[in-house]
Amino acid sequence: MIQKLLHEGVEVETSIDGFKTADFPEVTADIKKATPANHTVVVTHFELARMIERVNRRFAGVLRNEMTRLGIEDVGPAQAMVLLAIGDVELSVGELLDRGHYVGSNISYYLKQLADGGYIDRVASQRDKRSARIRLTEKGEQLCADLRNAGGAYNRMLARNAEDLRNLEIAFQTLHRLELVWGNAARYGI
Amino acid sequence: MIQKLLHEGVEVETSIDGFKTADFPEVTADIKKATPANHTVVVTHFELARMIERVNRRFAGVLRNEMTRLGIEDVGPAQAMVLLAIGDVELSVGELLDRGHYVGSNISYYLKQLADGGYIDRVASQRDKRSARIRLTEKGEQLCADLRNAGGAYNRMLARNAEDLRNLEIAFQTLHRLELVWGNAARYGI
DNA sequence: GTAACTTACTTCAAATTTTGAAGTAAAATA
DNA sequence: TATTTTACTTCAAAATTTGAAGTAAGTTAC
Repeated sequence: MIQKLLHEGVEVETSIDGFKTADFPEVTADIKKATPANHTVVVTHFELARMIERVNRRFAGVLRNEMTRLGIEDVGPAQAMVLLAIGDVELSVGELLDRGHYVGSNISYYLKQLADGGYIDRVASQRDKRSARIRLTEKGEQLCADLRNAGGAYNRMLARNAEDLRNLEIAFQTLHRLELVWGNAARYGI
Repeated sequence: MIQKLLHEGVEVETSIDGFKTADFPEVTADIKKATPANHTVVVTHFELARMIERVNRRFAGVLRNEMTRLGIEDVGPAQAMVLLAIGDVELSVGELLDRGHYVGSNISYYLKQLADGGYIDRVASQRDKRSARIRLTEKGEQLCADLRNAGGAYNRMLARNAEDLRNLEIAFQTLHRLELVWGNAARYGI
C-alpha cells in the first residue's frame, strides 16, 4: 500500500527535497518490518506544499466551471468558498476568519461583494454592536446547495469504496495537522 | 484511528456538505467491522477543498517568513515555488507547466522575474528553437538549498514516527488522486 | 517548395485576489 | 473618565492570475 511517491515520472525530483527514511533511524526498523523493500523515499514539507498548491489550482478550476455552468457572474470562486465556509450557521466575521485563516480586510471585501450580490445578510449583534453577524440569504443558500449538488459527482468519484474513505479521512486529518504546524510556525516562529 | 473529522468545534458544518457512510450501503458493512461506532461522518469534496485552501494559505505564510528571514526581496513566494518545481533538472517551459498545472502566461511572467533576478538561466533548445530550456543558476540553487534547509525543521515536526510517515504518504497519494480527478473534470467535464 | 496549421512560448492589459496601513466605533479595563 | 483593546471596515497598493493576441519555429499537406 505504501508506495514510492514519485509522480509524472520525474525520478530525480523527489530526491532533491526528499529525505530517505534512513534519516530517521528510530523509524526505519518499523518501516522495514511493514514493507519489504524499495519504499525508501518519503514525502517532505515542500513536496506536500507543491502538491497542495497544484490541487488547489485544480479545484479553483472545477469551481469556476461549476459556477459558469450555474450562470453565476456577480461573484467569483473565492467568494463562493467564503459562502461555503459560512454554511448554514450564523456567525461573526471573526469566526469566519478563524475558519479559513483569512486576513480580515480580505474577508471584509468579500463579504461586501456577497452582501451586494444578495448572498448574505449582515446584522450588527445585539450584545456587541462592533460584531457583525453574518448568515446566508435564500439566494446564498441556493448557490451553496447547487454547488454541493454538483459536487456529488466528485464525491462518488473520490469515495468509491471503504479504502478510499479511509484514505480521504487520513488525508484530511494529515492536512489538518499541516494546518496546525504551519500555522503555529507562522505565528510563533519555527 | 479513523475519527470524526470535525474541527474547531463546528459540529453542524460537516453535516452540511458531508454525507454519511450510510449513503454507501455496500461500504458500510466493512466500516462497521473495522470501527465500533460513532465514526459515521465522512469527508467530502468541499471539505477537502476548503482544508486545502486553508493549508495552502498557511504554507504561503511560512514560505514568506522564511524568505524574509533569508533576506530575499526580489522575488516572492510564488516565484520560489516555481524555483522548487524546477529542482535540479533542466527542463522546458512546457514541462514546468505540467509540473504545476500553471497557466502558460503565468509561468512566462515568473520565469522573466526569476531570470531578471539571476535565479535561472534560459537557453533556446538546439533541437527546437521554439523551446526554451530552463535551469537554476548557482544563485537559484542556493535559494532552493536554503529553503530546503529551513524546511528540515518542519519535516522533523511532521514526520515524528512511522505512523506519521505512513499518513503523510497516504495524504500525498490521496491528494494526487484529487489532482487527477479534478484535473480531468476541468478538461473533460464532470 | 510553399501555404496552412500546430506547437511553444511571450507579451500585454485587465481582472482577481491578497496584503498592510490606517481608520472607526463599541466594549473592556484601569 | 481615560486608555486600551477588540471587531471590524476602508482604501490604496502589490501580487497573482487570467485570457486574448502575438511571434517565431516546426510540421503537414498539397
